[in-house]
Amino acid sequence: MELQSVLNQKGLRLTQPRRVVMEILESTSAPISPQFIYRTSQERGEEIGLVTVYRTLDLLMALDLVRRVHGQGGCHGYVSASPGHYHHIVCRECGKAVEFDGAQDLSDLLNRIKKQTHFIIDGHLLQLQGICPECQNG
Amino acid sequence: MELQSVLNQKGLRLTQPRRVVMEILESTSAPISPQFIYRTSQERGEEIGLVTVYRTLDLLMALDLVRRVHGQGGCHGYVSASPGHYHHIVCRECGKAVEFDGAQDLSDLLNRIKKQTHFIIDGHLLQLQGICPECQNG
DNA sequence: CCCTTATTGAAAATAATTTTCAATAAGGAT
DNA sequence: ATCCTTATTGAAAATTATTTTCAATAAGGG
Repeated sequence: MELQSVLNQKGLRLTQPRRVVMEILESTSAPISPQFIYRTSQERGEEIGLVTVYRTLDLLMALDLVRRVHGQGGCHGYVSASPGHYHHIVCRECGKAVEFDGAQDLSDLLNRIKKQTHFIIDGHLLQLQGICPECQNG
Repeated sequence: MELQSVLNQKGLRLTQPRRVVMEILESTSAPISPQFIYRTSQERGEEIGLVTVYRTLDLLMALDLVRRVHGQGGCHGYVSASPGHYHHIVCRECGKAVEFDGAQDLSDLLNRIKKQTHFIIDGHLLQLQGICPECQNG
């Protein structure tokens, strides 16, 4: 399993709570909160301590298996993510988040900003909002 | 004054606390927290209630005079913003945030994602991270 | 200068997140 | 399969962030 090997490579253990958090994230297409993960684990009869949810999210983020997503007004939620894919488009109706790849299209912009500001640019946060195909027929 | 007229147009009042919050935001080039604004107001001898700081930030955001910025790990801070400019590049050394305009450069990307995902895209969040010119000589 | 009403701020309620530490469980070694 | 080491968990408490409530205050038009 994906998670198993990533953890082992770092001398970390694949535990029940870590498995459950990852499963819940993967079975949910919208960004979700620690609270939501906690409640879902209860409903599934595999209750995890809320503290552990926080810790596990931190870990999964560090491993690049999960990413934080920012809402328009209220702040972040978490989604599982393919390594290397850094962007999401989020539906403002149902909340579903879909990954997309944006690196190439950004290079013109990045070069321009580099020239204009003389910053060294070493990271970016790009996120789109809109309405997904399903919610358009409603 | 800028703030004065924007407020009056909506039947809102220019109060001492609102002036102070705006001044603090404008005198700080990095994104700052409500707490920071609160403490700074104390230091300046123009103390504002923390609750009022929160309310004023909400208001200034609604008026598009202030914008929320997301850090890499820890979450948001607030910066004053020119109306219509929607992006910032943030220095990861000193925290300074500089505005830039990115709308045109994004249109290719947006069109591509539109075709790929069939989302209607009606908003985006773009933020760059890097090192500012000053911090490069250090 | 008065009056109306938007706005403030103190206190308390609520929610979010982090810290601490003893008990537990993963998984390599035997 | 069982033992042993040590990473990991979870309960409780501490800390921090944010929102709500409501009486007192102050902006600014009349």
